[in-house]
Amino acid sequence: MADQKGTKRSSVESDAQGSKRIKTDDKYNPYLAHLNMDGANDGFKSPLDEMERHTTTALEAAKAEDSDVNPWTGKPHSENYFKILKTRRDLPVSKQRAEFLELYHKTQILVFVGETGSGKTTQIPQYVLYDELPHQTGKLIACTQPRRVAAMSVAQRVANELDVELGQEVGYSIRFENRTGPKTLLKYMTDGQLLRESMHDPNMSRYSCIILDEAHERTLATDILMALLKEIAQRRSDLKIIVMSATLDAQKFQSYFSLGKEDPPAPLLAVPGRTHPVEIFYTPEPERDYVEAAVRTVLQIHAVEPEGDILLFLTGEEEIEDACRRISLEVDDMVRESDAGPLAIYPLYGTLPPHQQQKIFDKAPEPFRKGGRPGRKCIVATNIAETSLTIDGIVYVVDPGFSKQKIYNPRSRVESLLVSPISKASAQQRAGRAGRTRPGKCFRLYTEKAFKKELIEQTYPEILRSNLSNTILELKKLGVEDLVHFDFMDPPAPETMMRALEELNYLACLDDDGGLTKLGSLASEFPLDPALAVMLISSPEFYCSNEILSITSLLSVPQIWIRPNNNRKRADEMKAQFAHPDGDHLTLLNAYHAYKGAEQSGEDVKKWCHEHFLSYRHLSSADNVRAQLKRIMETHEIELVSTPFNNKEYYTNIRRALLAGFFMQVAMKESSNSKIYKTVKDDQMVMIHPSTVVSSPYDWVVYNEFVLTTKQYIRTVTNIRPEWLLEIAPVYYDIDTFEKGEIKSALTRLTEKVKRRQAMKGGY
DNA sequence: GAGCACTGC
Repeated sequence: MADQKGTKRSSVESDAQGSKRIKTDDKYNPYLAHLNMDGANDGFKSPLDEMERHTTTALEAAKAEDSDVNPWTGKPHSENYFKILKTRRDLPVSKQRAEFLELYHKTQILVFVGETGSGKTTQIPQYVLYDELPHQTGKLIACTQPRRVAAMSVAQRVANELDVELGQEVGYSIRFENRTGPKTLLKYMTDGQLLRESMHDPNMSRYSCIILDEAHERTLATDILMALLKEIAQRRSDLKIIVMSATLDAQKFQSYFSLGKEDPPAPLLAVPGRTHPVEIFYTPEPERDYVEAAVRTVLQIHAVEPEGDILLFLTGEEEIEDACRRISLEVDDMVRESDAGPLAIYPLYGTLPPHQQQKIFDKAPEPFRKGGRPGRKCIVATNIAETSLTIDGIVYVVDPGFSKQKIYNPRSRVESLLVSPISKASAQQRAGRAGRTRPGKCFRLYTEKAFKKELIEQTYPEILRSNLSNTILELKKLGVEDLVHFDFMDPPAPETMMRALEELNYLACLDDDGGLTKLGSLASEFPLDPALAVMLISSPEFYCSNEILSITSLLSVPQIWIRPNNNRKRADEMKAQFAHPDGDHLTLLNAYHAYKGAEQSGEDVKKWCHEHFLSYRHLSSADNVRAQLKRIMETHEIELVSTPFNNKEYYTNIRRALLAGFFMQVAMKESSNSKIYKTVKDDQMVMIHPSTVVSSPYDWVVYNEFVLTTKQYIRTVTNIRPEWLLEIAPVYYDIDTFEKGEIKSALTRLTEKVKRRQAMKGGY
């Protein structure tokens, strides 16, 4: 029996002395090689066999690529392969392959800058593949992406380019889906996924090269990964790191990845993009009403500019729907009065169901009559069109200069969305959307002076705008002891860190010295916010872990309730069917149980959801989350139990269990005849969100989130009894820690009452 | 009596 491709099925590892030894993996036992053959070309000599790791030249690699037989599989290359190869060689990045390899051989950490259209995301990992020769070492190449769709689609593309089956030599790994296998050499994945993996493999020992793509987006996960990789690089000289980014921030990345303070910055390689020029226009004066100005601009473009589609950026659903209505009305007039061409208008935002999002890819409408004025489409979008979705054919971009951004106030511990001016980098990204297919124009609805003087260079990285309790827990799990000196590219505000540490301490995930507790370690295993994880872990003590598991899943997905503007009353009636008088958490659970019931009785669940004004998409995604969380619970032997449904404690137990995680999110009614509540300890005045089902006026409620809009609301609330607080979270509800006020007096009265009752019962 | 920028585990 032929040992397939010689050493290909074994792995070479460098040991401490640097000498090489051959290790045979059980899976690739040569005696079982026939099981792995799948039509491979026996006796085939791969051009890779003659190549030595970390010495590959562009010429050698190209030669291997040109071979009739696929060097990675031993199968003949398809016709299509050579067709794609030709287009790959035309990409801007291809001209710099030699330069890239030389630099790659010389350095451990490399910053790579490439504009859109340079081909970096698909090509660089393949250049690395031909140099790392992962089949020799058994170590993979990883390339991270901020978004799942990108990880999936790029992996598919690269699998095609390498003429292999997706999931074999090239695969991807995202939450809920791992399409990689024992043969996988190159793996695309989300940044969050790599971060999760690293929690069980702090040296990232499975990889020989890690490529962080789209690093300029500065997602929370990418920022943490950069800091971790910087540390790991010092322990593991065999690990190579490539940080890929758009141009603007290159220097910042270079100096961050310089190894010591005295060391030179990490080397940089820049590749031009392939886009068309975009002409920028500013308004001479600032605009007072940017929606109005945007609508006018779109109409103006439609009236006078040559053929080409329009993309307008606005901040949110309401604004977008409003603008679409206004444009549509005005265009009708234009068509009637001045013989304008047809204009198809599409709204685009994240919460739009996928089939409606798809519509933006429809062709622009045909002229009304042959030879008439051309038709075009106009897409009115949120930031989703800035990075996540690319629409070809856009020639005109209208940019009012605003977007909704998450901000975090550590003092009040509230995350909220605020309409804010965008950064210069965002403005450039938006303008670039006009030049994907041919030269375009971008109309900025602000002055050139405002662009130069008022816009910040970069949007603040997410790490500076978020609650970090989750992140801090992850870092503790990763063994980072000293968070103060942890080398963040942009260190978060000390107060944000303090708040996170404090919250984790109250949740008993960290002890008083900041050390990770057993509970904290367990909580970090769950892809959940710490409060949710602690609630879930504690739930067996309340005999309702099945139910809390469902509620946790439902709280981890977007709202399942659908309330169309033209059918609110009917939607509210349907929701009332699921309403539980004790609160919204229980109502969610009722809806979920009804959904599972419908599913089990063999109904058409999509139809059932539609009739009940429930989101099928979000309910089934809650089901997915539930399955994942359940697996984690089983792994760690957290019991799945329920109180019998006919037991009168069924709902009480659930309400009590909520407090095990959310005892810090409790509010008390200010006075008996009021709608105003006050949050415990923070003393913030809040109102219960009008979407609630609770009708009877409770004195004490637990809430899932704090929403800051026109007023301060608490959303998803459930009635609780204050005695439970003293019992379930005695440390937090130690009366001495409360400021003088109504809540303190209420708790004091309560404590005395409880003591009296215990004295009577206990008899001392 | 109101809303949900966008991602990710």
